[in-house]
Amino acid sequence: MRWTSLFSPTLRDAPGDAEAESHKLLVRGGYIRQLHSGHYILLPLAHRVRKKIIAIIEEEMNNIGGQQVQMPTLQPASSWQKSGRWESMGEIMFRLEDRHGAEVALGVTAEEIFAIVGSEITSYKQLPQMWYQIHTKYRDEARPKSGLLRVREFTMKDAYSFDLDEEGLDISFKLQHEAYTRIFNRMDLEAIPVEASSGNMGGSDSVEFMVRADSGEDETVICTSCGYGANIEKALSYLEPVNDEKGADKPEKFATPGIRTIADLAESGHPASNQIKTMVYVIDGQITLALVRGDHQLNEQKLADATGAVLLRQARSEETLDFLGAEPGSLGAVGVSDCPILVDSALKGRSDMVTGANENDYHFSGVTVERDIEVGEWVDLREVQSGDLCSTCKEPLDIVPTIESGHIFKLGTKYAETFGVSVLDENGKNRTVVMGSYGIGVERALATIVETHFDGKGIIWPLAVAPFQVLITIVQPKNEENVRIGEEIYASLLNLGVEVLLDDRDARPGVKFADAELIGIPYRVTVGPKGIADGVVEFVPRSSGEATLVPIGETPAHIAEIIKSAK
RNA sequence: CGGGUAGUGGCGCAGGUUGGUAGCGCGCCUCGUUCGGGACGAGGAGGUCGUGGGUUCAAAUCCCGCCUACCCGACCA
Repeated sequence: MRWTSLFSPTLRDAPGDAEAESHKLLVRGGYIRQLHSGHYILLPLAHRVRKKIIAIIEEEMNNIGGQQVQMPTLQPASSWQKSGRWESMGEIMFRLEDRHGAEVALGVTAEEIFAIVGSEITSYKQLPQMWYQIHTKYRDEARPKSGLLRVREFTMKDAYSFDLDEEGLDISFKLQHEAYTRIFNRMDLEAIPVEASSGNMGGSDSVEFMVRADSGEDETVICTSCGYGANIEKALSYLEPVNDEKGADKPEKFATPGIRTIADLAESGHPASNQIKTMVYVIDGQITLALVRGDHQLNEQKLADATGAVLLRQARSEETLDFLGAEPGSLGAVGVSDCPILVDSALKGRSDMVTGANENDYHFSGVTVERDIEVGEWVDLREVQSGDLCSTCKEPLDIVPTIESGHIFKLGTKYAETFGVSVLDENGKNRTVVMGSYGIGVERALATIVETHFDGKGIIWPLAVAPFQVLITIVQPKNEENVRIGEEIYASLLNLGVEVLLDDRDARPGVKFADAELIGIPYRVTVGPKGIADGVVEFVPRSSGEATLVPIGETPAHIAEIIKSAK
């Protein structure tokens, strides 16, 4: 490819509203342009990177027995209604009507559709099956942001496994896990596999592949000592045991005029760790109390997971007043029996605690949790705080921002049951198939690579995904000899199968060097009069910026060798 | 969805309070001089000032509505 025929409009300044590095650099480098919020045009350079990423994913999927298919993007409401996700997907789903008034949706994910086809599997002899597609997904995100990192239309590799039983699923899951590790390695992304919440996907287990980046939106808890890692929506930490006084025989009401916060109550002599924080939620229409220790934070995803909630929100102040008879700041669960009460495990065995009395300006002291509160269920609701100790090795935990680059789920039989995916086993018995689903966002991976591979001058692509492997810069485009040598090396490299871009523009060297560094091609060959006088060209890896001199005649073979050995 | 900011040529911005010829840098085109780290000179092209309405002799500027985008939060597979 010659730069003079490449459309790559580079910019000196990033758009004023871009924040994320990948967003700035991809726009500046002429890789992407925004059409509207959450929808991006991929220009030729980005399209080449996207194809490289897809090729890597396809190879690794095929290696573990994946069969590529293609599902429709426009899907009937009926399939989503059957699984209940027509409702639970909420506003994330783009919905429309066809000319007959039939409701359809743009594909958000495809468990339902794959399960529908999966129902044609009839015998255990056909199992296991692993199917995948690389296709466009549509999600009406509340807030698209950060360039390609969070968009409303993107390419996803989604794979689905079908197995006879849990053991089979474990194997499929492990194969995918290993394939993901290889995929991210090949893209030079340090993806940490962590325990994750399954959200509304359902199923037993899920693992997210997280890449550390400042622009990451997910908080991941990691232990640098023992390697523990979990999404904060799932993470656990060690909790120092507490020895409480036995306290009073029954809760004692006392006046706390004007005191509405944990902190205020703590000032008046009741440490936050001896308080019970009562939070009121409306979960699928049901008022529910969630209790955590006063100095702990509740994680809403944990609450959602514990309750299987589809719609979860904090109760409005008037709902709380109506139901408990007091306003936030004076709430408690003592004596409450007409709603579910979920209690964080950290409150187990605690006594002599303080909590709201459901009467404005009054609290109870001497509360023994198990005696005085009708605990519906003990669950983990507490959010890990920075500095908490690892429950495995007791070393301090870190909480780091990460980008979710992949997510794999053990779905179990949730979709298989609904859609009747079952086979006859060797005894002629009907068995529901066990499914898994596995996703990677392609453009997010692209942006994530940029987030982790850049310097002050621009992008530094890993060789495996770079739009071109080599860039030849002709320093003096008006010098015949300079052009001739550049062209010769270009032609030879093409012959050797190297992906090479020839900067044949009639521009000053400074401009060409700056653009070369901005777009981030891994290797540059600088062909200019200085070197030619000595019979050499300069070979410059983008990552180090350090030039080595290579005799002109040996250049193509030299480069081809470096690229071959770098693979 | 709540809070905030902003829409002026391809990109970055000024102008707006005090209404009166729409400006600057970069980029783009032509010519010349340059040519190993974003050159210089001369001459050019390119703008319904997001949009609809209102006030006014006159609106980029003042008033009202709407749209769009971004940032923070909520939310999110």
